[in-house]
Amino acid sequence: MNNSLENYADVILPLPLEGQFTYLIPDDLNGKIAPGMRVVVQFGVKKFYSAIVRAVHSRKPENISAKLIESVLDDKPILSENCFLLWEWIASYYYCTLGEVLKAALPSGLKLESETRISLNETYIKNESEQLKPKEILLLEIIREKKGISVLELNNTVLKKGTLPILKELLRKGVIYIDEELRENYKARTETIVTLGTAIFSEEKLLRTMDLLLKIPKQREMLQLFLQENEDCTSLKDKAFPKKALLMKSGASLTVFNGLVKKEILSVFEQQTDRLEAGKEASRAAYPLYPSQQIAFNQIEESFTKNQVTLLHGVTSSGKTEIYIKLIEKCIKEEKQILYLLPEIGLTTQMISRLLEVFGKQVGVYHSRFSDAERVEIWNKVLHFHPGNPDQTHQLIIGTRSSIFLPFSNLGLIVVDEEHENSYKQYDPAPRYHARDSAIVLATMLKIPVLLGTATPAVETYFNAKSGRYGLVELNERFTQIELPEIVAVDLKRAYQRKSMRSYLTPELFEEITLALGKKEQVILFQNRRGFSPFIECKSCGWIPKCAHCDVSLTYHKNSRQLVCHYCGYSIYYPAVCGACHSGELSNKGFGTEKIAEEISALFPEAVVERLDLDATRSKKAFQSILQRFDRGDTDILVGTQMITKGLDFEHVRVVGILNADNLLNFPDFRSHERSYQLMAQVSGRAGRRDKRGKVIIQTSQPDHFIIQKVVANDYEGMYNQQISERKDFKYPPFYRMIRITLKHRDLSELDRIARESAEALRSRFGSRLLGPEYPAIGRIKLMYMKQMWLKLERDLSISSAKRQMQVMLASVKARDKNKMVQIVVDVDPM
DNA sequence: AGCACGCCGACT
DNA sequence: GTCGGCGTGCTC
Repeated sequence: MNNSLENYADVILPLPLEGQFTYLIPDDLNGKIAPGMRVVVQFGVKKFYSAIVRAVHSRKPENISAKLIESVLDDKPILSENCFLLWEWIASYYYCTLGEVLKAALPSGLKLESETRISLNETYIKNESEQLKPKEILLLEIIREKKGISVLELNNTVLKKGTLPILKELLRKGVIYIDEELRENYKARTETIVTLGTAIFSEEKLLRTMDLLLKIPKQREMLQLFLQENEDCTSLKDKAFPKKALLMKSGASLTVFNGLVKKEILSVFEQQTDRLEAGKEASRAAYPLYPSQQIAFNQIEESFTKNQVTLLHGVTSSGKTEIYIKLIEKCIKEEKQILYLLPEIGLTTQMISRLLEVFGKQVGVYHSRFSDAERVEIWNKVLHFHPGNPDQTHQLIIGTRSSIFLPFSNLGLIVVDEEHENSYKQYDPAPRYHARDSAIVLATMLKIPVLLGTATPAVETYFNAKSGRYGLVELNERFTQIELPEIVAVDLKRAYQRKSMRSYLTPELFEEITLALGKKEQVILFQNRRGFSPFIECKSCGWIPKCAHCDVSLTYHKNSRQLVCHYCGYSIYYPAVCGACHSGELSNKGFGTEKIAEEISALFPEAVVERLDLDATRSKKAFQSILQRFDRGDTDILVGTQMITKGLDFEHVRVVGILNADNLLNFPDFRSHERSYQLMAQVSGRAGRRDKRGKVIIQTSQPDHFIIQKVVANDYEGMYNQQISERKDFKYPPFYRMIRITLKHRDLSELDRIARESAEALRSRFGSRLLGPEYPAIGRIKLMYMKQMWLKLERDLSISSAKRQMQVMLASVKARDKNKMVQIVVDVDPM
């Protein structure tokens, strides 16, 4: 063994902690550890993590004694230096720790953590060539006995050290699998379900427990909520509720919940959700390009030689996908990898199936909804890809934003489809990164081209294209000569004054729907609100039920007879009488998709009406089947939220109705007009495919509004020119960079004080570049009051030094004794 | 982020 | 007295 002097390793831990930690490499691992490998380390008294080695060196850390590395999990790095460069860029640009980037970057199968739960794979088939070693069998027996045991527990019970490498072997052989609690904002494979503890399966014991909890009000409250959620379930034993929802609804902390579990009043188990399959043979060749497509293709190729980034601005139905396919085909021939980014995979299955048709097994789909095993498999395929490799599967990766972190070794092209979509920006857990912008940074590091494609570019992107920073290719022709739909704005106010409204439909829209139904053609109705009505109000005293944890009114969901908070999930039953004056009658105000679907059914009793929104598509299957029924023509009218805009192509849609454009336009945000345009233009793009010209009716009380006019005229340029001059006048992106600082606190007056304090500090350095602090439109969410500030920094200002100063100031505010309880969230380039 | 440590109020 | 609730500080 080569005995290297480099016996220290700096590692990145999957934690939101600043900096790296140095561990001592034990003699038997000397020379076997390199940057990019995973090692198991102990951190703190009892926690074990798999960390990523960033560097190996011989510098003894000062003032601290380094712990020993427990073991190595890889014999080759699973990350390249390029990956680290991207991680470091994201951490510094988006103001977060490397550990947070690590968590976003690695699929959970590669993140063995000590709280990770291990389960036996019941479907494992014994393989003669792969005999299990005695230690592996020993471990397996324990796992078989204690289902869902955690890595930490395993570590402490039996073999002490050396458990993790054995687990890793068992994992590789497929004998066990990892059951990680879901940390993503998306539905993952498993869900934690809460039931009553076995000790209180009788009514009498339950009552006694309630009495015991009298002194612990928060725990009692949570138990009551749990019981209330299960009212219609008669057997105590069968009462069950998802843990996440319980925590959200109660607004209480995990500590409260854990208290109940510890006392065995509640117990938890993991429930499997759904799975998906992929990887069929290719079934068709790429279609030849139409002349207009061929011209665009040539222009793109030309642009790639001169520009890092190229924007393909093509109207809906201009055949962008076939151009992508040709570009991808070329890259595949050159034996390079391709990354194809999509905003939301669940919502664009049609796009995936088109790429699967042409590229078959060369496609890998990478998405947080797919199983661990599959994601790890794609990770490894991407890692081990090299030219001449006989295994050509997964050369083309289709993925959502997190696929920018895959360890590409020979990437040749990145396509960002629907680049204007704001779901490319991650918001909830840090890193708050933008996948499009990060992909451009990655491409710059790798010196490869990026193609951005959309019918409605983001203003920032179009500005970059117009000013020559990006190449620009325009495709203005719909490829089968389908006419663009006729778009009409209809005055809602006038229709109301004339009392000519039929439910929520103006006479114009009503007539179009009647005509379409007569010809067995389909209708899409768009409304930006789900639920039945956005709020209810007492007719005599004006009382409006509000969420107990957030500063919003509760939305009425008729289906469940409940009033629901769309921010935290809190819900109550529809009150019988007014909660304030106890006499008034309650009336439903406003309308959401649920109410529209109901009223439309009444207006057109012969039509089949379906709803496509978050409530109707709780399960993945529901989403698919609603779309299938609409595609087959079983459904006549589809009522939906934004969901219906996402790249769905339907053949027979004759009419698209936007029921109320005002909700979109009146949003208090500098991007709201741009977003409204994009949304309405995208919804309109659903109308009229093939041989029929579609019709789009926009109902609004401001038919002369500039944005409405631009949508009607299908004038993206006009919208852009007006927006860009506004952005310039009011110092918004792309002329200025924005950083949003959100302060959160349980106590309102404390929040105000701290906000004042930090604004003062920041203003001393940034002057008028700092805006706020102000209360956001919704001043309180999940019991936390919020206040926001914005930094607007000139493009040419050194952003890194500005950010460093901001960081120092915020840290010193938080460091003050009285300010410990404030949460500070920094969002760079907020959406 | 977790988790130990330490402080405080309510009980056998 | 001490048990469990919750605020502070440290983790290579």
